Amino acid sequence: MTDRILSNIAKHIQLSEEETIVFTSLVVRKTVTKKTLILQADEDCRYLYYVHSGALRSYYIDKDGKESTIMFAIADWWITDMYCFLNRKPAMTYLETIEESTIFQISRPNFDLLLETVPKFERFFRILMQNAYTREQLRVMENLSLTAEERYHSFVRKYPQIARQVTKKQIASYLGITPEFLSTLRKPEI
Amino acid sequence: MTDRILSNIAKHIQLSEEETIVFTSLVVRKTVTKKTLILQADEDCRYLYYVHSGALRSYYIDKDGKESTIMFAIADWWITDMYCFLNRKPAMTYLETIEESTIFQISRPNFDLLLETVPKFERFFRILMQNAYTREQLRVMENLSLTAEERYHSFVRKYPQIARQVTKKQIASYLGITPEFLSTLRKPEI
DNA sequence: CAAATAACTTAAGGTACCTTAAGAGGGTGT
DNA sequence: ACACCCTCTTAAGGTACCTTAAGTTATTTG
Repeated sequence: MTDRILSNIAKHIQLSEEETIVFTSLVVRKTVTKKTLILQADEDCRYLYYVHSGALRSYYIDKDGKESTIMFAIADWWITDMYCFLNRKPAMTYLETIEESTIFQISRPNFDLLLETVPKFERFFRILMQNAYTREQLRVMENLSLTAEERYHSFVRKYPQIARQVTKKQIASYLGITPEFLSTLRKPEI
Repeated sequence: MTDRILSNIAKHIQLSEEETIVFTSLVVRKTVTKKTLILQADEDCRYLYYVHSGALRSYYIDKDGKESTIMFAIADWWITDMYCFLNRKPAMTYLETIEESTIFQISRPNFDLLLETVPKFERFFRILMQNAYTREQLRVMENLSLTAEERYHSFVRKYPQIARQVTKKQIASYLGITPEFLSTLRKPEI
Protein backbone atom coordinates (compact mmCIF):
# COMPACT_ATOMS: atom_id res chain seq x y z
CA MET A 1 0.00 0.00 0.00
CA THR A 2 2.89 2.37 0.71
CA ASP A 3 4.75 1.14 -2.40
CA ARG A 4 3.80 4.11 -4.53
CA ILE A 5 4.68 6.83 -2.05
CA LEU A 6 7.98 5.09 -1.23
CA SER A 7 8.97 4.84 -4.86
CA ASN A 8 8.04 8.51 -5.28
CA ILE A 9 10.56 9.28 -2.54
CA ALA A 10 13.10 6.86 -4.01
CA LYS A 11 13.19 9.02 -7.13
CA HIS A 12 15.34 11.49 -5.21
CA ILE A 13 16.73 9.91 -2.04
CA GLN A 14 17.66 6.40 -0.84
CA LEU A 15 16.14 5.41 2.51
CA SER A 16 17.53 2.73 4.81
CA GLU A 17 15.13 0.19 6.30
CA GLU A 18 14.92 2.08 9.61
CA GLU A 19 14.38 5.40 7.84
CA THR A 20 11.59 3.83 5.83
CA ILE A 21 9.96 2.68 9.07
CA VAL A 22 10.26 6.18 10.58
CA PHE A 23 8.66 7.67 7.47
CA THR A 24 5.75 5.23 7.30
CA SER A 25 5.11 5.72 11.02
CA LEU A 26 4.62 9.46 10.43
CA VAL A 27 2.13 9.31 7.57
CA VAL A 28 -1.52 8.33 7.73
CA ARG A 29 -3.49 6.79 4.90
CA LYS A 30 -7.05 7.89 4.21
CA THR A 31 -9.69 7.17 1.62
CA VAL A 32 -12.02 10.06 0.89
CA THR A 33 -15.23 10.04 -1.16
CA LYS A 34 -15.64 12.39 -4.12
CA LYS A 35 -16.42 16.08 -3.63
CA THR A 36 -15.14 16.15 -0.05
CA LEU A 37 -13.65 19.41 1.18
CA ILE A 38 -10.37 18.38 2.82
CA LEU A 39 -9.40 21.96 3.62
CA GLN A 40 -11.33 25.21 3.70
CA ALA A 41 -10.15 28.83 3.60
CA ASP A 42 -9.50 30.34 7.06
CA GLU A 43 -9.00 26.90 8.61
CA ASP A 44 -5.62 25.89 9.97
CA CYS A 45 -3.82 23.97 7.23
CA ARG A 46 -2.51 21.04 9.26
CA TYR A 47 -1.42 18.51 6.63
CA LEU A 48 0.68 17.93 3.58
CA TYR A 49 -0.91 15.37 1.25
CA TYR A 50 0.40 12.78 -1.19
CA VAL A 51 -2.17 11.46 -3.67
CA HIS A 52 -2.00 7.67 -3.96
CA SER A 53 -5.00 7.45 -6.29
CA GLY A 54 -7.86 9.68 -7.41
CA ALA A 55 -7.70 13.42 -8.02
CA LEU A 56 -7.69 16.59 -5.90
CA ARG A 57 -8.06 20.25 -6.77
CA SER A 58 -7.07 23.33 -4.82
CA TYR A 59 -8.83 26.59 -5.54
CA TYR A 60 -9.13 30.14 -4.37
CA ILE A 61 -12.33 32.17 -4.03
CA ASP A 62 -11.80 35.91 -4.47
CA LYS A 63 -13.77 38.84 -3.01
CA ASP A 64 -16.30 38.67 -5.89
CA GLY A 65 -16.89 34.96 -5.30
CA LYS A 66 -14.96 33.94 -8.41
CA GLU A 67 -13.21 30.58 -8.19
CA SER A 68 -9.64 30.13 -9.54
CA THR A 69 -8.04 26.70 -9.66
CA ILE A 70 -4.53 26.83 -8.19
CA MET A 71 -3.56 23.27 -9.00
CA PHE A 72 -4.71 19.76 -9.69
CA ALA A 73 -3.10 16.73 -8.08
CA ILE A 74 -3.60 13.25 -9.50
CA ALA A 75 -1.84 10.01 -8.53
CA ASP A 76 1.75 10.51 -7.37
CA TRP A 77 1.45 14.28 -6.79
CA TRP A 78 1.91 16.19 -3.51
CA ILE A 79 -0.51 18.97 -2.61
CA THR A 80 -1.60 21.33 0.15
CA ASP A 81 -1.89 25.08 0.76
CA MET A 82 1.90 25.20 0.97
CA TYR A 83 2.27 28.79 2.15
CA CYS A 84 -0.15 28.27 5.01
CA PHE A 85 1.10 24.78 5.90
CA LEU A 86 4.70 26.00 6.18
CA ASN A 87 4.03 29.37 7.79
CA ARG A 88 1.27 28.35 10.16
CA LYS A 89 -1.21 30.80 8.63
CA PRO A 90 -4.92 30.24 8.09
CA ALA A 91 -5.54 28.67 4.69
CA MET A 92 -6.25 30.92 1.71
CA THR A 93 -7.44 28.08 -0.49
CA TYR A 94 -9.90 25.20 -0.59
CA LEU A 95 -8.81 21.64 -1.26
CA GLU A 96 -11.32 19.08 -2.46
CA THR A 97 -11.45 15.62 -3.95
CA ILE A 98 -12.64 15.52 -7.57
CA GLU A 99 -13.21 11.76 -7.34
CA GLU A 100 -12.84 9.12 -4.62
CA SER A 101 -9.19 9.31 -3.61
CA THR A 102 -6.69 7.57 -1.41
CA ILE A 103 -4.20 9.95 0.13
CA PHE A 104 -1.38 9.93 2.64
CA GLN A 105 -1.24 12.86 5.02
CA ILE A 106 1.63 14.19 7.14
CA SER A 107 0.84 16.57 9.96
CA ARG A 108 2.99 19.62 10.57
CA PRO A 109 4.56 18.24 13.77
CA ASN A 110 5.36 14.99 11.97
CA PHE A 111 6.75 16.90 9.00
CA ASP A 112 9.12 18.77 11.33
CA LEU A 113 10.01 15.54 13.11
CA LEU A 114 10.72 13.81 9.81
CA LEU A 115 13.13 16.54 8.72
CA GLU A 116 14.85 16.40 12.11
CA THR A 117 15.23 12.64 12.40
CA VAL A 118 15.92 11.93 8.72
CA PRO A 119 17.72 15.02 7.36
CA LYS A 120 17.85 13.39 3.94
CA PHE A 121 14.28 14.57 3.60
CA GLU A 122 15.56 18.13 3.46
CA ARG A 123 17.00 17.10 0.08
CA PHE A 124 13.80 15.40 -0.98
CA PHE A 125 11.66 18.40 -0.20
CA ARG A 126 14.22 20.77 -1.69
CA ILE A 127 13.83 18.96 -4.99
CA LEU A 128 10.05 18.84 -4.62
CA MET A 129 9.91 22.60 -3.93
CA GLN A 130 12.37 23.30 -6.74
CA ASN A 131 10.16 21.48 -9.21
CA ALA A 132 7.04 23.16 -7.88
CA TYR A 133 8.74 26.56 -8.13
CA THR A 134 9.96 26.13 -11.69
CA ARG A 135 6.55 24.76 -12.72
CA GLU A 136 4.77 27.82 -11.28
CA GLN A 137 7.29 30.13 -12.91
CA LEU A 138 6.62 28.52 -16.28
CA ARG A 139 2.91 28.97 -15.65
CA VAL A 140 3.43 32.68 -14.97
CA MET A 141 5.45 32.95 -18.20
CA GLU A 142 2.67 31.27 -20.15
CA ASN A 143 -0.01 33.42 -18.55
CA LEU A 144 1.94 36.51 -19.58
CA SER A 145 2.85 35.50 -23.13
CA LEU A 146 0.24 33.09 -24.50
CA THR A 147 -3.37 33.60 -25.60
CA ALA A 148 -6.14 31.66 -23.87
CA GLU A 149 -6.26 29.19 -26.75
CA GLU A 150 -2.51 28.55 -26.63
CA ARG A 151 -2.65 28.09 -22.86
CA TYR A 152 -5.42 25.54 -23.24
CA HIS A 153 -3.45 23.50 -25.76
CA SER A 154 -0.32 23.76 -23.66
CA PHE A 155 -2.28 22.48 -20.66
CA VAL A 156 -3.70 19.50 -22.53
CA ARG A 157 -0.28 18.65 -23.98
CA LYS A 158 1.46 18.95 -20.61
CA TYR A 159 -1.19 17.21 -18.48
CA PRO A 160 -3.18 14.89 -20.77
CA GLN A 161 -4.21 12.67 -17.86
CA ILE A 162 -5.48 15.59 -15.77
CA ALA A 163 -7.36 16.97 -18.80
CA ARG A 164 -9.24 13.65 -18.93
CA GLN A 165 -10.01 13.51 -15.19
CA VAL A 166 -11.39 17.03 -14.61
CA THR A 167 -14.29 19.04 -16.04
CA LYS A 168 -13.96 21.75 -18.70
CA LYS A 169 -15.19 24.25 -16.15
CA GLN A 170 -12.31 23.36 -13.82
CA ILE A 171 -9.80 23.63 -16.66
CA ALA A 172 -11.22 27.06 -17.56
CA SER A 173 -10.79 28.24 -13.97
CA TYR A 174 -7.18 26.97 -14.03
CA LEU A 175 -6.50 28.89 -17.26
CA GLY A 176 -8.17 32.07 -16.00
CA ILE A 177 -10.99 32.15 -18.54
CA THR A 178 -14.75 31.51 -18.40
CA PRO A 179 -16.17 28.09 -19.29
CA GLU A 180 -18.17 29.81 -22.06
CA PHE A 181 -15.04 31.15 -23.68
CA LEU A 182 -13.24 27.82 -23.39
CA SER A 183 -16.18 26.29 -25.16
CA THR A 184 -15.82 28.65 -28.13
CA LEU A 185 -12.09 27.92 -28.26
CA ARG A 186 -12.69 24.19 -28.42
CA LYS A 187 -15.37 24.34 -31.12
CA PRO A 188 -13.09 24.83 -34.20
CA GLU A 189 -11.07 21.65 -33.52
CA ILE A 190 -12.02 17.96 -34.14
CA MET B 1 32.22 42.05 1.96
CA THR B 2 30.65 38.61 2.45
CA ASP B 3 28.78 39.87 5.53
CA ARG B 4 25.48 40.35 3.76
CA ILE B 5 25.37 36.98 1.98
CA LEU B 6 26.42 35.20 5.19
CA SER B 7 23.71 36.84 7.22
CA ASN B 8 21.23 35.95 4.47
CA ILE B 9 22.24 32.33 5.02
CA ALA B 10 22.19 32.70 8.79
CA LYS B 11 18.48 33.48 8.57
CA HIS B 12 17.85 29.76 8.05
CA ILE B 13 20.94 27.72 9.00
CA GLN B 14 23.90 28.08 11.39
CA LEU B 15 27.31 27.53 9.81
CA SER B 16 30.46 26.55 11.70
CA GLU B 17 33.67 28.42 10.97
CA GLU B 18 34.94 25.68 8.62
CA GLU B 19 31.60 25.51 6.81
CA THR B 20 31.71 29.26 6.33
CA ILE B 21 35.15 28.92 4.80
CA VAL B 22 33.96 26.16 2.46
CA PHE B 23 31.05 28.32 1.38
CA THR B 24 33.06 31.48 0.73
CA SER B 25 35.62 29.45 -1.22
CA LEU B 26 32.89 28.31 -3.61
CA VAL B 27 31.38 31.70 -4.45
CA VAL B 28 32.87 34.44 -6.61
CA ARG B 29 32.18 38.14 -6.23
CA LYS B 30 31.68 40.32 -9.28
CA THR B 31 30.76 43.90 -9.97
CA VAL B 32 28.81 44.46 -13.18
CA THR B 33 27.96 47.74 -14.89
CA LYS B 34 24.35 48.65 -15.63
CA LYS B 35 22.48 47.10 -18.57
CA THR B 36 24.84 44.13 -18.81
CA LEU B 37 23.34 40.86 -20.04
CA ILE B 38 24.55 38.27 -17.54
CA LEU B 39 22.64 35.44 -19.22
CA GLN B 40 20.99 35.10 -22.62
CA ALA B 41 18.38 32.65 -23.89
CA ASP B 42 19.81 29.46 -25.39
CA GLU B 43 23.06 29.85 -23.48
CA ASP B 44 24.03 27.35 -20.82
CA CYS B 45 22.88 28.74 -17.45
CA ARG B 46 26.01 28.09 -15.40
CA TYR B 47 25.48 30.17 -12.26
CA LEU B 48 23.18 30.90 -9.38
CA TYR B 49 23.43 34.55 -8.28
CA TYR B 50 23.04 36.39 -5.00
CA VAL B 51 22.57 40.17 -5.30
CA HIS B 52 24.77 42.03 -2.83
CA SER B 53 23.80 45.47 -4.17
CA GLY B 54 22.11 46.91 -7.23
CA ALA B 55 19.23 45.36 -9.16
CA LEU B 56 18.73 42.59 -11.72
CA ARG B 57 15.81 41.60 -13.90
CA SER B 58 15.06 38.31 -15.64
CA TYR B 59 12.79 38.32 -18.65
CA TYR B 60 11.42 36.12 -21.37
CA ILE B 61 11.02 37.02 -25.04
CA ASP B 62 8.18 35.15 -26.74
CA LYS B 63 7.75 34.13 -30.38
CA ASP B 64 6.27 37.55 -31.25
CA GLY B 65 9.21 39.37 -29.66
CA LYS B 66 7.18 40.48 -26.63
CA GLU B 67 9.15 40.81 -23.41
CA SER B 68 7.73 39.54 -20.09
CA THR B 69 9.51 40.21 -16.82
CA ILE B 70 9.81 37.01 -14.79
CA MET B 71 11.29 38.57 -11.67
CA PHE B 72 13.29 41.41 -10.22
CA ALA B 73 16.10 40.86 -7.74
CA ILE B 74 17.41 43.68 -5.59
CA ALA B 75 19.86 43.54 -2.66
CA ASP B 76 19.65 40.28 -0.67
CA TRP B 77 17.72 38.32 -3.34
CA TRP B 78 18.82 35.16 -5.18
CA ILE B 79 18.18 34.85 -8.89
CA THR B 80 18.91 32.78 -12.00
CA ASP B 81 17.01 30.83 -14.65
CA MET B 82 16.32 28.20 -12.00
CA TYR B 83 14.81 25.54 -14.23
CA CYS B 84 17.74 25.64 -16.62
CA PHE B 85 20.39 25.97 -13.90
CA LEU B 86 19.10 22.91 -12.07
CA ASN B 87 18.23 20.76 -15.07
CA ARG B 88 21.20 21.62 -17.27
CA LYS B 89 18.99 22.94 -20.06
CA PRO B 90 19.70 25.95 -22.29
CA ALA B 91 18.33 29.12 -20.72
CA MET B 92 14.82 30.27 -21.64
CA THR B 93 15.27 33.70 -20.13
CA TYR B 94 17.55 36.72 -20.18
CA LEU B 95 19.13 38.13 -17.03
CA GLU B 96 20.40 41.69 -16.98
CA THR B 97 21.54 44.32 -14.52
CA ILE B 98 19.20 47.28 -14.18
CA GLU B 99 21.91 49.31 -12.45
CA GLU B 100 25.54 48.71 -11.48
CA SER B 101 25.42 45.68 -9.21
CA THR B 102 27.67 43.59 -7.02
CA ILE B 103 26.77 39.92 -7.11
CA PHE B 104 28.07 36.61 -5.82
CA GLN B 105 27.89 33.70 -8.25
CA ILE B 106 28.01 29.96 -7.59
CA SER B 107 28.73 27.64 -10.48
CA ARG B 108 26.77 24.43 -10.92
CA PRO B 109 29.70 22.17 -9.96
CA ASN B 110 30.31 24.28 -6.87
CA PHE B 111 26.61 24.24 -6.03
CA ASP B 112 26.63 20.44 -6.15
CA LEU B 113 29.84 20.33 -4.14
CA LEU B 114 28.38 22.68 -1.53
CA LEU B 115 25.33 20.46 -1.03
CA GLU B 116 27.56 17.40 -0.75
CA THR B 117 30.13 18.78 1.68
CA VAL B 118 27.72 20.88 3.78
CA PRO B 119 24.39 19.03 3.69
CA LYS B 120 22.90 21.79 5.85
CA PHE B 121 22.59 23.73 2.62
CA GLU B 122 19.91 21.29 1.50
CA ARG B 123 17.82 22.86 4.24
CA PHE B 124 18.78 26.37 3.25
CA PHE B 125 17.85 25.85 -0.38
CA ARG B 126 14.71 23.94 0.58
CA ILE B 127 13.52 27.03 2.42
CA LEU B 128 14.64 29.31 -0.42
CA MET B 129 12.75 27.19 -2.97
CA GLN B 130 9.73 26.95 -0.69
CA ASN B 131 9.53 30.72 -0.44
CA ALA B 132 10.06 31.15 -4.17
CA TYR B 133 7.34 28.57 -4.86
CA THR B 134 4.74 30.11 -2.59
CA ARG B 135 5.55 33.56 -3.94
CA GLU B 136 5.01 32.40 -7.53
CA GLN B 137 1.82 30.65 -6.53
CA LEU B 138 0.49 33.85 -5.00
CA ARG B 139 1.40 35.66 -8.19
CA VAL B 140 -0.58 33.13 -10.24
CA MET B 141 -3.55 33.63 -7.88
CA GLU B 142 -3.34 37.39 -8.30
CA ASN B 143 -3.00 37.13 -12.08
CA LEU B 144 -6.15 35.00 -12.15
CA SER B 145 -8.29 37.00 -9.74
CA LEU B 146 -7.23 40.66 -9.81
CA THR B 147 -7.63 43.41 -12.42
CA ALA B 148 -4.54 45.10 -13.85
CA GLU B 149 -5.04 48.07 -11.53
CA GLU B 150 -5.31 45.88 -8.45
CA ARG B 151 -2.20 43.94 -9.47
CA TYR B 152 -0.28 47.19 -9.87
CA HIS B 153 -1.23 48.38 -6.39
CA SER B 154 -0.47 44.98 -4.92
CA PHE B 155 2.97 45.06 -6.55
CA VAL B 156 3.78 48.53 -5.21
CA ARG B 157 2.56 47.59 -1.73
CA LYS B 158 4.50 44.32 -1.70
CA TYR B 159 7.74 45.58 -3.28
CA PRO B 160 7.96 49.36 -2.65
CA GLN B 161 11.73 49.34 -3.01
CA ILE B 162 11.65 47.52 -6.35
CA ALA B 163 8.91 49.87 -7.58
CA ARG B 164 11.33 52.75 -6.96
CA GLN B 165 14.33 51.09 -8.63
CA VAL B 166 12.78 49.94 -11.92
CA THR B 167 11.01 51.69 -14.80
CA LYS B 168 7.25 51.78 -15.34
CA LYS B 169 7.76 49.86 -18.55
CA GLN B 170 9.45 47.04 -16.65
CA ILE B 171 6.68 46.99 -14.05
CA ALA B 172 4.10 46.81 -16.86
CA SER B 173 5.90 43.83 -18.38
CA TYR B 174 5.93 42.14 -14.95
CA LEU B 175 2.19 42.71 -14.57
CA GLY B 176 1.40 41.50 -18.10
CA ILE B 177 0.04 44.81 -19.41
CA THR B 178 1.32 47.46 -21.84
CA PRO B 179 3.16 50.54 -20.57
CA GLU B 180 0.43 52.67 -22.18
CA PHE B 181 -2.27 50.97 -20.16
CA LEU B 182 -0.28 51.21 -16.94
CA SER B 183 -0.01 54.91 -17.63
CA THR B 184 -3.78 55.33 -17.85
CA LEU B 185 -4.16 53.34 -14.61
CA ARG B 186 -1.76 55.62 -12.79
CA LYS B 187 -3.29 58.87 -14.02
CA PRO B 188 -6.33 59.06 -11.67
CA GLU B 189 -4.16 58.97 -8.52
CA ILE B 190 -2.18 61.95 -7.13
C1' DC C 1 26.36 70.53 -24.02
C1' DA C 2 24.03 69.09 -27.87
C1' DA C 3 21.94 65.20 -30.05
C1' DA C 4 20.18 60.83 -29.78
C1' DT C 5 17.61 57.52 -27.44
C1' DA C 6 14.49 55.79 -24.24
C1' DA C 7 10.64 56.52 -20.82
C1' DC C 8 6.28 58.19 -20.07
C1' DT C 9 1.79 60.09 -21.41
C1' DT C 10 -2.50 60.87 -24.06
C1' DA C 11 -5.91 59.54 -27.24
C1' DA C 12 -8.56 57.01 -30.98
C1' DG C 13 -9.88 52.84 -32.76
C1' DG C 14 -9.66 47.62 -32.31
C1' DT C 15 -9.88 42.86 -30.25
C1' DA C 16 -9.75 39.12 -26.85
C1' DC C 17 -12.33 37.79 -23.57
C1' DC C 18 -16.50 38.59 -20.33
C1' DT C 19 -21.54 38.77 -18.99
C1' DT C 20 -25.94 37.34 -19.42
C1' DA C 21 -29.23 34.28 -21.07
C1' DA C 22 -31.17 30.23 -22.64
C1' DG C 23 -31.34 25.48 -24.21
C1' DA C 24 -29.55 20.46 -24.71
C1' DG C 25 -27.50 16.57 -22.57
C1' DG C 26 -25.92 13.70 -18.61
C1' DG C 27 -25.70 12.29 -13.77
C1' DT C 28 -27.74 11.78 -9.15
C1' DG C 29 -30.97 11.23 -5.52
C1' DT C 30 -35.55 10.21 -3.76
C1' DA D 1 -39.01 7.28 -13.23
C1' DC D 2 -39.28 11.78 -12.39
C1' DA D 3 -37.30 16.09 -10.94
C1' DC D 4 -33.23 18.35 -10.06
C1' DC D 5 -28.85 19.99 -10.78
C1' DC D 6 -24.72 20.60 -13.12
C1' DT D 7 -21.92 20.66 -17.35
C1' DC D 8 -21.41 22.13 -21.79
C1' DT D 9 -22.66 24.83 -25.66
C1' DT D 10 -24.24 28.83 -28.52
C1' DA D 11 -25.00 33.58 -29.22
C1' DA D 12 -25.61 38.73 -28.50
C1' DG D 13 -23.99 42.65 -26.40
C1' DG D 14 -20.35 44.72 -23.28
C1' DT D 15 -15.70 45.91 -21.27
C1' DA D 16 -10.81 45.58 -20.03
C1' DC D 17 -7.02 45.97 -22.17
C1' DC D 18 -4.29 46.33 -26.77
C1' DT D 19 -2.39 48.70 -31.01
C1' DT D 20 -0.87 52.47 -33.28
C1' DA D 21 0.60 56.99 -33.33
C1' DA D 22 2.34 61.18 -31.84
C1' DG D 23 3.97 64.44 -28.41
C1' DT D 24 6.66 65.48 -24.04
C1' DT D 25 10.00 64.73 -20.72
C1' DA D 26 14.04 62.20 -18.86
C1' DT D 27 18.30 59.93 -19.51
C1' DT D 28 22.20 58.44 -21.97
C1' DT D 29 25.98 59.10 -25.13
C1' DG D 30 29.38 61.28 -28.07
